[in-house]
Amino acid sequence: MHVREFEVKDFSLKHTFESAQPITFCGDYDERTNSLVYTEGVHIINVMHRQAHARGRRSRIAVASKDIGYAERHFKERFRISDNLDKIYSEIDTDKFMHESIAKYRGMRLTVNDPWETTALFIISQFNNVKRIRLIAKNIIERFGTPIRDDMDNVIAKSFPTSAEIARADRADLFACGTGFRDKYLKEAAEFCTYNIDLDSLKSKGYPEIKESLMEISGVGDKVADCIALMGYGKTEACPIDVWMKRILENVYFKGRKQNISKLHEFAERRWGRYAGYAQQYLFWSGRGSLVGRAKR
DNA sequence: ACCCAGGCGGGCG
DNA sequence: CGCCCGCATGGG
Repeated sequence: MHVREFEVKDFSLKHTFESAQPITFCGDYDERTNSLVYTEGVHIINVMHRQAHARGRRSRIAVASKDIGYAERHFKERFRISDNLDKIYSEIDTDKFMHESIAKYRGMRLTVNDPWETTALFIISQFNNVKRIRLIAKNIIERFGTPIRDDMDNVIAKSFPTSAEIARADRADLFACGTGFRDKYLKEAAEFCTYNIDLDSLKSKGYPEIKESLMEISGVGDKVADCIALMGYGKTEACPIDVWMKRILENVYFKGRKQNISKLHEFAERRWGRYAGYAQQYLFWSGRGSLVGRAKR
């Protein structure tokens, strides 16, 4: 196990982990020590965030892993550390509600996750809640995940199963993980992603083409495709509109009047452009907690 | 008990 | 096309 430390600017591990992204469903975060453990293929990556003095925008990250070079590289990519949040904030800070959302969750970043893992998780997310998505994800990792072994050949962790591993699974066993009626979607999506489409090859394509291809997958519609484009492929112009975003946009920008989804997509694109996905993440997470929601969680 | 959750596919008009 | 409905399950 090797450790490496480096400085980051405008980053909050806590807000990023908690904001219902794939890392939220598969990683393990300890609020007391402000640290995170997650797996990536055969790698186990430990992250500790040492918060700087109050209001300091610079802070330190310590990453620990067996392959420390990979871990540092991967951490910076997954948490979009090279994004200049000052610049992004200045482009999306168009109104009071957004301004307050940014102030509340400053340092929250989008994440870039494995495309298949993102696809599977957001198929599971439909008509579901964050807590249960996490429970189901953990069950699937435990039951079908790829074992990670130490030098003594002991299994010390498991990473999210590949599409081939899910494609081989019995639907009944997927159902037993708590997927409910989504078992069929997950199984069909796994088969499609193993035999009929190469998710990794889409990385070189643009947002519209990626979204169109993703929507060929069973269980992937408009909203889930945008989530995958945003959090699986890093297309920050993608703006997923779920029940919360719909309510928030209608309440904050349309005086509570109902709007259809395509209208809301147009609105977000016109207003926030290439960073509509970032705008969405701040509105979703702050609005969910305050505006409409009755402070659940 | 009742309502809702990071929606989607299928069927109908 | 657009709209409406059912859907597993568990927590508030």
